[in-house]
Formats: sequence, structure tokens, C-alpha cells
Amino acid sequence: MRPSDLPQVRSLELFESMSDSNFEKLMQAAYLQTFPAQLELITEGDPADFLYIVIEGCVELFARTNGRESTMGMVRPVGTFILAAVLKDAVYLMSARTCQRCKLLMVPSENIRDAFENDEEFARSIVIELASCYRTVVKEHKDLKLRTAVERLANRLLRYNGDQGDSGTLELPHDKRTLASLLGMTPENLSRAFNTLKPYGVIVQGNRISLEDIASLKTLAKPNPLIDDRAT
Amino acid sequence: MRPSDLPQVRSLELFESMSDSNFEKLMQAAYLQTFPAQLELITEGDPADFLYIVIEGCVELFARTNGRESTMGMVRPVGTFILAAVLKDAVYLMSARTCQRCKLLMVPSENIRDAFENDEEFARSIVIELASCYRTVVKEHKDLKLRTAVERLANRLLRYNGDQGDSGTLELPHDKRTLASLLGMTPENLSRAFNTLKPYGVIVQGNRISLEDIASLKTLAKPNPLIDDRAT
DNA sequence: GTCTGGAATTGATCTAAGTCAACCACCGGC
DNA sequence: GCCGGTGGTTGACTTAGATCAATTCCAGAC
Repeated sequence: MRPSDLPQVRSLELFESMSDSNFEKLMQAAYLQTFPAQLELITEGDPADFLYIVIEGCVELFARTNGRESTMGMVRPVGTFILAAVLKDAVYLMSARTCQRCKLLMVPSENIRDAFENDEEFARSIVIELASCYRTVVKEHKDLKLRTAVERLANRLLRYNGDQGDSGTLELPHDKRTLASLLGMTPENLSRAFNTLKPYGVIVQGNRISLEDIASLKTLAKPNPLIDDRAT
Repeated sequence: MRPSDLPQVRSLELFESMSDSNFEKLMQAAYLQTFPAQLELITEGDPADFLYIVIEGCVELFARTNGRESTMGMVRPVGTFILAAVLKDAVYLMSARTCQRCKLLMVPSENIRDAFENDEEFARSIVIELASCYRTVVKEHKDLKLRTAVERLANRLLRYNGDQGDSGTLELPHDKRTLASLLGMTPENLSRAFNTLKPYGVIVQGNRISLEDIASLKTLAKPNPLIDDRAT
């Protein structure tokens, strides 16, 4: 792997407080690979052989059952996916595909579990990371169970706006069909949801969105830190 | 606490491989309390002061936002709740209330975090437990996103039937309004869902259900181990 | 530039599910 | 025994959202 990528990986909360020697050992066992767009990296039900770390590009996590399919999450640099399956030595619950050409670091599950046994700091980081993942899904579950499609969209826009510096203008980080699936609706319905948000100052131009009246958008969205805040 | 309860708690996967002395220390810091039915034990947004362990009775986890409310899960003996918030030293994401008179063991968060630092085996168990919790929510999320209400009910019935010995007869473990909320629908809609399952051999008498034609119920439900199996 | 194919939008329609209201059935208290 | 309350069911109706089909809008290929 390119030495310039290493510090990035090291800076992940997961690896930050690991000992140098253990980190190096882990990285030596890892593979850095480049994948083309639209490649299915893993399929739900397969045994978890690797922990994946996204160095470049973007990976979509999705689930399928009975002909239907839904986007479960998006991972961008520098983020990991399917830590839980790796630790439990279980099968993947989600599938993953590249959205673009991607550079991924693949760490063999066994090495992760070894490091977990031998590095107490790493074990601690893993717990924090897992707890965070858990809380993220709980929030998504609440979002889906307690809100309508329009509310989910409104809150998502407010979140993207916050992520991108609260400027009142934001760029959708994925295409609209993906966003729709992520929010648990159809692309058609997403279109219509954008239309119903127009009176609340939401202007759509391709994947650039301006929020002209954040106050009124908030009265509709009723954002809730226990659903929308990433940190808490 | 009654000494007869201790072995039960000790047998929890979470505490099983902990050292005796550490377990005792933890239990000495803990409080055993009995609560009446319908008491709100914790409220989402409050700081996580205790890890709760249900010794007797049944606790409902639920979430509220903007006037709406939804049941997120049910905890029965011997089970724990809100481990993630405790470990992250964060606020609760869910509220909890007793469904019946309950006996609960409350372990101060701080002691849990201490034990986590000092007992490597405990740390390992926590990771497994957290990973399991995570995977459980992911499954619930898939269930909600990928299935209709009737399918969710059908699969739930098959699951309860499996839990209760595959006899073809099962008892609903909670009242129907709670089940409805758990499955993400209204009580009225649950009633109707039971009716649409009648042609598939589902006979309802109060909270006793008989499944007279499991084969055909399965063709409708299309159970998927990556959603419905607890273990995987 | 023009062509082309995928993404996005729009409209018409259908369906699953929620809402509202009435009603029933069971249980506990008196 | 009767009363009243709670949980469950049923029916009529509304609504959110899905589906299907028809355009439109680009962006990239040539």
C-alpha cells in the first residue's frame, strides 16, 4: 500500500490508540486493492473473511430478500464496514458493492480477532466503535418507524446542510435513487417529497439543494438529536 | 439480592467468563429493586447511569418523537438493556417502562466501565454481546424495510412457534397492541393481518395461535435466516 | 454538433396501511 | 348479579406511498 494512505487509516478511531507494533502487524497482513465500479464485494450470508476499510471511493451496503432490495448505508473514506460480523466470526448480514472505482484495505478477520485479544487498547476502541454502530442503527430504525417519508427527507437535508458547513446550500452525496432507497422510499416518491418541501424553501437543482427557509423547514422536520445527531 | 438470583445473572453470556472476584465486586455495587407495572424506568435523552438486568417481569423499550411512539423491543429474564449507552457514557436512545411488576438489577455504569477496563474476559464478552445487539437491530431494520406488514407478522409467528418447541401452537408473549407496535403497525392493522393469514392456516384464539398449515404459511412468509434467525 | 441510455420527473392509478368510530367481549370491582 | 373499563375487532373512509407508463433531462460516446 502507498505509505501516504497509512496515516489516514491510523487516524481512524478504531486504530488510533493501538500500539505501533500491533498496528504494523495488522497492516502487513492486510491487502490493498482497487476495485471497479458496481462490483459486488461481499454477499450477505457469506462468511466474514475480511474487515473492509474504504480508502478511496464509495461503497454501498445493501440487503436483499425475496426479490426486494434496499440500501442500508453508504461508506466513504475513511470508514470501515462489517466489523460486527468479523468479531462474531459470523456471516455477513449485508451485501456491499462499489459505487465508483474504489481503493479498499482488506484486513483478514483472523488478524483482527488476534489483535483484539492481544491489544487491550484496541479492544477498548472496538467496543466504542461497535457501540457507536449500534446506536447509529437504532437511530435509523427510529427514523423509519416514527417518521413519514417527507419528514425523513427534511431531516436528512438538514443533516447534510450541517455536515457541509451550514451554508444553506448542500450537495447530495449520492444519486437520488440511492438516497431514496436509503430513506426507505421509491425514487418517484422522493421526487414528490422534494416537491412537497418546495413551500418550505427547498430548491432543487440536480444534486445541489438550497435551503432558503431553514426555520420553516425545521418546524416541519422537527429534528431530534436522539435520531439525527451522529455524535450523541 | 436473593442469593438464588445470582447464578442466573452469572449465567448470562455477558458475565459468564468474568473472574469470580470481579463479578462479586460488580454485584456488590448493584441494586436489586422491585418496580410496579407501567413505571417509566428511564427516558430517552437522560444520561446512562445504570445497566439494567431483568430478573423477573418484562420491560418494554420504546421511543418517542413528536407525539408518536413505537415499541423498539421487549426484554425478559434474564436479559440486559442499554449496554451501548452505558459503555459510551452517553444518553439513552430509548425509554423503558415495566409491563408488569418487575425485579431489576441495576449496575452503576461506572462499575461496568471499570470492570471492562480491568477484566479482559469481560471486555471480550462485552464485544460479543454488543456485536449481537448490533446484528439484532440490523435484522429488525431489514425486516421493516424489506417486508410488508403481513409478511412481518407471518415470520414473527413462525419464530414464536420455533421458540416454543415447534408444536404448531404458540402463545403471544405480549398483548396485541404491543405486538403491533413492535411490528411497526397499528392494532387495527394487526387484526386485519391475522385475518389475511387465516387462509394460510393461522387460527387465533385470544393470544393462543395455532398454525395448521406451516408449509403454506412459509411460502407466504419466505423466512430468511439473515433476518429471522436469532443466532446467526 | 447529434445520438443514446440511464436518471429523474410527472401523471394516472392502485394498494397497503392509518384513522375514526362503533361495537363487542372479557374481566375485575362492587 | 350489574357496571365500567380495557383491549380487541370490524367497518367505512382517507391517505401515504407504490406501481406503471410516459416524458424529459442530461452526460457521455462518437
